[in-house]
Amino acid sequence: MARPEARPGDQTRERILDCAEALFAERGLAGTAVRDIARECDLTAASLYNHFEGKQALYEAVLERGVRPLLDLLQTLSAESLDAAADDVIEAVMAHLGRHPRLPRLIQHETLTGGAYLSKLGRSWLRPLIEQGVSAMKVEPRSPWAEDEYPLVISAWLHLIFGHFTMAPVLGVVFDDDPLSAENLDRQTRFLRKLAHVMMKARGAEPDEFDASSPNPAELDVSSLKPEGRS
Amino acid sequence: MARPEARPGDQTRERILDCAEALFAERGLAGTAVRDIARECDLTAASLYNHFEGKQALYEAVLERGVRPLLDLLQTLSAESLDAAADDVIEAVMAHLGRHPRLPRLIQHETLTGGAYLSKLGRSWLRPLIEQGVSAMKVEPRSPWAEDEYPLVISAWLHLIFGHFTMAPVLGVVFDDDPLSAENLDRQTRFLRKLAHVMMKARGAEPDEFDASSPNPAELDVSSLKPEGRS
DNA sequence: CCAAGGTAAACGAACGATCGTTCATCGCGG
DNA sequence: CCGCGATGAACGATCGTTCGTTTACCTTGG
Repeated sequence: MARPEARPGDQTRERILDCAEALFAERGLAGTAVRDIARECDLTAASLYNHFEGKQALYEAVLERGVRPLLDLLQTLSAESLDAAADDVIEAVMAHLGRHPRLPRLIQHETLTGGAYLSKLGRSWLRPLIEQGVSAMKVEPRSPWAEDEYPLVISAWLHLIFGHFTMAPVLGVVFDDDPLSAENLDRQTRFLRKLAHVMMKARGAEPDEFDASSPNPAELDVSSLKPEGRS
Repeated sequence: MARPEARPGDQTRERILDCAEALFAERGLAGTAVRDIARECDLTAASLYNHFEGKQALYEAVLERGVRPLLDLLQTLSAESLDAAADDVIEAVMAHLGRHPRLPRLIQHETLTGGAYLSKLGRSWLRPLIEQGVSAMKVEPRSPWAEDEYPLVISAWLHLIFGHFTMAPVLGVVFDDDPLSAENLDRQTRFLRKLAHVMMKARGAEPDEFDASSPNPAELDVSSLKPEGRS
C-alpha cells in the first residue's frame, strides 16, 4: 500500500494553499503580502519559495485548486442526467459553495482585476458551464424564455448564486446577520429553488401584454415598451 | 462678473477623481499606486497631495462621488411614485450604471476587501435601497412571494443588476462580446424587465407542488431573518 | 500702469517602510 | 552522511508621503 499521508511536504504545501486562499479571497492578489501568508501558517516568506515558484504561481495554484472541484461537480451533475433538474443543480452548487465560501470571492477578485488567469477561467470553466446550462434548457423548452435568451438566463443564475457570496459582507451589514451562516444558506437555497420554479414553470400567462413574442427582441425600442402607467 | 471657470483647481480635482476612479475600479485600492493615478492625469504624485489628504481620502472621495448620484436617483424614483413600477426602476438604474460602468466594480471591490467604507456603504446606501424595495413590494402583494421573502427578492435584483457589470470581463471572454456595449446593455435591460414580469406577475400558483416535492426538511423558521431591524 | 507681495499648485528629490525574491547557512530525519 | 526544507539577512524595486523650491497668477499700494 502506498502510504497516503507519508509526504509531509505536500502537507505543508496544502497548508500554505489554505492560508493563501483565505488571504487572497479576503484582500485580493495585490492586497496580500507574501510575508502575511507565511506568518499565517507559521513560516517565513523564504520558505514559501521551497514549495512555489513565486507569488503569482501560488495564486494560480489556489485558483486552480478551488475551481477544479466545482468544475468536476458540474460535469458529474450533467453526466447523471442531462436534463438534471434545476433544483438539483442549485442544491448541489449552493452546498458546495457553502462549504467553500471563499471560492466565489476568489473568482470575483480575479474577474474584477482581470489577471492573467481570467481568460483561462472564462474559456475552460465558465464557457462549458453556460453551454451546459443552455443545452439543459433546450431539453425542456416549455418556459417563458426564447431560445436566444437562454444565455442570459444562465448568466442570471450565475449572478444570483455568486452574488449571495460576493455581496455577503455588505449584506451582513444591512441585515445585521451573516448571509453565510448555515441557516441563511439554506434559506437562500430554498429561495433560489422557488425562483427557478417561478422562472421556468411560469405560465406563458399573458406574455402578449408585455412581449409581443417577437422572435427578434433586438429590434424593439425600449422606450416604446411602457406597458402600464398609473391611472 | 464672476467667471464661471475661474477655478482651475476644482477642475484638476475632478480630473484626478476621474483617473483615480478608472484605476481603482480596474485594480482595486491596494493594486493602484498613487504614482499611477498621477501619471494618468499628467501630474506628479506629490501634486495629488495638494488636492487630497492621502490615498485613502482620495479613494473615499471617489466612492462618495460615485455612490451619491445613484442614491439620489433611487430617492427620486421612490419620491415620484411610491409604487414605482419595477420596470422604471430597472430601466433607470441600468441606464445610470451603463453611463457609469465603473461604479459597480468599485462597490464590488470595496465589498470584497471589506474596507473602512463598507459599513457606511451598507448602512447609508444599501439598507435604504432594500427597505425601499421591500416596501414597494408590499404595495402590490399579488406575487408568488411571501412577505418574509421580500428582502431576498430585492437582494436578488441587486445581484442580477450588479452581476452583469462585475462579471462583464469574464462574460466578455465567454461570449466573445462586450456585455457593456450599448446593444448588450439594452438587451440585458429588456431581459430584466421581462424577468421582473415573470417574477412578480406570475401566478401565486401552487407552492404545494413545489414544497411537496422538496426533499427539504420542512420550512424552518423562515421568519428568522429580519426584514426590518426595528421592532 | 507697474512693481511688490501673497497664494495656490506643480514639481524633483528624498524619506522610511514594505514589497517580492534570492542566497548561504543551518538543523534534522532517513 | 546526505539532502530537503526552514531560516535570517539582504537585495533592488516600489510603495505612500513629505519637503523645499519654483512657477504662474491675483491682489494691492503707489
